[in-house]
Amino acid sequence: MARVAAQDRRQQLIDAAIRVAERDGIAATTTRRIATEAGASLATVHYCFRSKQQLFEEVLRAIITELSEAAQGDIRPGPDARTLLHDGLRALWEIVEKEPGKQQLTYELTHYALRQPGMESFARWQYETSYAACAAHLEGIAAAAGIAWSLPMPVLARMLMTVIDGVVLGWLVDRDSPTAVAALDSLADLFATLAVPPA
Amino acid sequence: MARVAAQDRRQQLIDAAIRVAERDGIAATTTRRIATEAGASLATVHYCFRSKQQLFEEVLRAIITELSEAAQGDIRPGPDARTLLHDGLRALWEIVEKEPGKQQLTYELTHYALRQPGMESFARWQYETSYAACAAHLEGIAAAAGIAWSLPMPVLARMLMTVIDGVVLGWLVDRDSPTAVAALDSLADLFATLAVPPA
DNA sequence: AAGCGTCTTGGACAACTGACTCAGTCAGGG
DNA sequence: CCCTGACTGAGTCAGTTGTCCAAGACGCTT
Repeated sequence: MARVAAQDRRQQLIDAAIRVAERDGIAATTTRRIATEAGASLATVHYCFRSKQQLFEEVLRAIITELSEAAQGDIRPGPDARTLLHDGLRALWEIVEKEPGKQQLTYELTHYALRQPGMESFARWQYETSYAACAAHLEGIAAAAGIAWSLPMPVLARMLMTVIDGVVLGWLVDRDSPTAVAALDSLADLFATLAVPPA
Repeated sequence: MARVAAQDRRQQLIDAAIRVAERDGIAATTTRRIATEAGASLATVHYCFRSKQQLFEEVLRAIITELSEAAQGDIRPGPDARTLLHDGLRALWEIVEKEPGKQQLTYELTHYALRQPGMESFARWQYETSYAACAAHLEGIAAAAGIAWSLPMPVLARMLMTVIDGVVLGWLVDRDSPTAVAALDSLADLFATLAVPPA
């Protein structure tokens, strides 16, 4: 094992943990597997992190940060809110279909965090971050299309997140892309009816 | 321990397993805890079930069956599709808020089944059952309100399930009932616009 | 009442995996 | 050349699972 700064080794272990969790699920993400995946010894894991809990917290942080960055789709000026909504969701959908393991992992992490005493805040943070991203996206659309939304932003953001979560979850189970995309498109259509002329 | 027919004892163990899983999560649902919860000995578990896997399969079957039965809300004749949709979702929401543990468990079970080799079919079955229940409900509404739906039923059913899943999942994380209900109501409103006069 | 299946149990076993510890080794910068 | 930080082998200890057993308890039939 090459000698590496502890900070770098930590990052390697976090990356390895994410790979294992994506592939095998969080339940199967043990310190041993993480160590093997990273090509390090088990003891190294405990040298770099005080506990598995701490490692997992870093993993969660990394994934949530990565996700919220990936969701920062640029909004190209478009004809109307409906088109912008469709484009945004389609772009998101491409990412989802490309990395099903990562999506599955985010849900698993949510439930894991909800169950783990002292980690509930991570689940909440995950969703707050997501809602914020949805809100930003919707405000970007309003600005680009010159419209206003006919519902309060917190409710709107939750509705959008709801739609995304629901469609992704359903698709993860049966992988029925045509129906999932059809549902997504129709929901986007419905959503677009909430766009109104600015006050 | 009172003497009980093996068949009844099996049911008791399944019920106990569900209680433990609701309370502590599936990951923490061990054979020993199940036995304790049921007030039976560990040996009884293995007397009644060939393996933990078999017990879990029965648990899944029981929960999915129970859920689909709970979803069979009766549709009272109402003025319009919008009202019927709202009533149905509100009724569902009452159940959700009353038994958050059960909801959390269903999601965990989905992901558990998706990860467990040879149990993916349970996850698919779970969602097929749910979609069927959604479709039945929507058709009931159409009949009761004398309307038709402007989208194919498979897509519609998935959209409804999407909305339910998404709202419940979001609520499980932050328990923000007002916003969740607001989102649910608005989504029901949107959904209602898909009701059209019959052909 | 005796007999005989059907349940029930405590206790044990081996095999495994989990997180975590620690004394000690090694490499490279000063 | 030595010291600090990186690394590790070899453990500890606890938990879970599947399996088995010998023994006992219960209730139904004859």
